[in-house]
Amino acid sequence: MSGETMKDYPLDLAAFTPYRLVVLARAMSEQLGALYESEGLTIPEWRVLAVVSQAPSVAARDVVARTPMDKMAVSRAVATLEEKSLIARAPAADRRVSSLKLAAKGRAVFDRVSAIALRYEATLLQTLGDEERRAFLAGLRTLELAVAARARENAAPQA
Amino acid sequence: MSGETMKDYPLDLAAFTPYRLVVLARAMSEQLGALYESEGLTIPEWRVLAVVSQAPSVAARDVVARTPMDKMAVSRAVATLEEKSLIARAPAADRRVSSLKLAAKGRAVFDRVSAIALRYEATLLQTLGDEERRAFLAGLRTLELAVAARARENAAPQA
DNA sequence: CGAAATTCGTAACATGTGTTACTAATTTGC
DNA sequence: GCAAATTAGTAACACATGTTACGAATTTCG
Repeated sequence: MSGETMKDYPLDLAAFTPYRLVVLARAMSEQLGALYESEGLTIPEWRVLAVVSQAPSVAARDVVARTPMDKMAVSRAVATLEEKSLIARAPAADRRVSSLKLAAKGRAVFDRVSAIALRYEATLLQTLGDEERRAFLAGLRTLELAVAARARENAAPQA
Repeated sequence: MSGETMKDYPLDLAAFTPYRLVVLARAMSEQLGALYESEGLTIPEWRVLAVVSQAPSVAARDVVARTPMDKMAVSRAVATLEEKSLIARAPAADRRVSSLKLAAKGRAVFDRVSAIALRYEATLLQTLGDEERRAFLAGLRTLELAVAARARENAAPQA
């Protein structure tokens, strides 16, 4: 509401923040995707590995909860990861679910890929100065919360 | 490189910046998409309108250049926009291309939608303080440049 | 000038992604 | 404790998206 950076004109796509974020995020995904490919991983597979790596045993539904993927995407990624012997499925107490564990091979692949991914992130963030980086990440957090709040609002009405 | 915000651990998806950006951008797109829908527009159509609205006449190839869409996506969006009489195609000097113009109806729709879109952007950005917003946008710009530079590097080698 | 190379847009195909519906298992509540 | 409702996962389908190949037009250069 300061009216200074808040122009209200015809709309220039290149200056439209949501659009800029989509373009930036897509470009990063592509660059990272190229890196995963060298390890034979797709992006959904990589995401599943990341979640599974964080606990001794997780269910597919946990992956759905912690990831912007739907049931089906997770189901497919889990299936291919099992074929590649990167993860293993074991029966769980609740027999509707399988408990997913990282196989030794999966651990190795994940360690390599996550090293690459973290290096990529670090390289980009280093182009921001220390203070600039702090401010950017703080703003990012604020936006995440604002968007999430709005999503809840829209979902709530008919509950 | 300050070693303080730059942890180098197992990798927590929720703290991985490229991942956060993808999730945020996707959420924004969905929320905006819901708004476009009320005007009967898809996201690609909206993007084409935005570019076409910025000059008296543009070619489809200009839309490709200014947008993260490939030829085919643009071609399809232009076709449906023409069906809906939101834009008009006219023969151009170079007869391989059509010159695209906003129809009166298209102008009206675009004005309504862009007002909504700008209001959405403003609402989100207002959750950042003035200074925080400035810093965030500056960081965003820096990252855009860093990613673009890296993309050029990767493309260059075999040129 | 005229043949070869390039560019624009689209069509035809392949691939991927989301949606709906179903099965099996479990939990809830009478 | 058993019928009804809920949950996990998958299969089958529909739809969107990317890829490759082409036809028409234009530009380049011998």
